[in-house]
Amino acid sequence: MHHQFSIGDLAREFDVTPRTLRFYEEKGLLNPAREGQSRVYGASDRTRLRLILRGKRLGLTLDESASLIMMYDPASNNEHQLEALIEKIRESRVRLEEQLKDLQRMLNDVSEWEQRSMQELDALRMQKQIN
Amino acid sequence: MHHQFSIGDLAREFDVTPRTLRFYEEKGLLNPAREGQSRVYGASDRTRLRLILRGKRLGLTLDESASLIMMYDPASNNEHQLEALIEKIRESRVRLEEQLKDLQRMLNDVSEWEQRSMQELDALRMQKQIN
DNA sequence: GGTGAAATTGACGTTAACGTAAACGTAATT
DNA sequence: AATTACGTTTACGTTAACGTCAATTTCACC
Repeated sequence: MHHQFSIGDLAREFDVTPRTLRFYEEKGLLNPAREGQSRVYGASDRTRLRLILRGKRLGLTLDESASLIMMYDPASNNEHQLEALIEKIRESRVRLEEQLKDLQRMLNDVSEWEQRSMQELDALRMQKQIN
Repeated sequence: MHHQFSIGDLAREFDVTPRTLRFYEEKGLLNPAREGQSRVYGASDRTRLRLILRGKRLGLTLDESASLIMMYDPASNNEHQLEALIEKIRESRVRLEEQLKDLQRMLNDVSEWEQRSMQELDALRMQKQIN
């Protein structure tokens, strides 16, 4: 099976352009292997990309996504670093929970508008039938 | 009571700069009254601003927020417009629901990371006690 | 051995959403 | 009357996240 991907493969799968993937690499978010000149992406790159794009949809900047992704690595060992890490994670969680509330409020509003609009539409159609 | 606000009032309350409010006005998202030269914001401007900022936090562009805000007005009367409106609302809802899923996934991940990090930290501290 | 598809590296262009600085007006305070 | 605080317009600057060439290479295929 394919745990190897060309830049075009990945671009198509996630509906981004190759340029985007190269850009993410410049920023240190991805680092695919090379086969001659060409980039070769593995499963881990694919996972990272998925996380990046998820982050984007949630309004994170690439840098924010980057630092969140670092957390996957068990690279950081020392105590002080770990504490800082936990603090960052907590901040993220707080932000996300706030966002969740916003989202629920907005979904409420939107549902109300939808119903109201549909009722108005019904009313309009009724009138037409009467006339 | 105060259903009148200066630009500074509103800026402080929502933690944005006056420049931001003027910018939103340029884009047609707000249109405060004038008292001489100065802008005077009312309750409706305040509501709009709250919606705009909520939209921002959810990753909407200002233009998207703008078109969502238009939906508050019962200005659009005709049948065709209403249908288009409902369609837009549905799209928004779908997007928001997708986002909700993303958000829940991310909150899950983040919680897991947090726990893992704290366990590692505990482990480190245990070792220290032993040594 | 040409031809087309997909890759590469520069390098400059673009858009959204403000920031920032200049130059000025107004109103209250000292 | 001068300072301070807050407001105004105009206009150029900035950052993030890519888009868009251009010029070149690589490789499978006819």
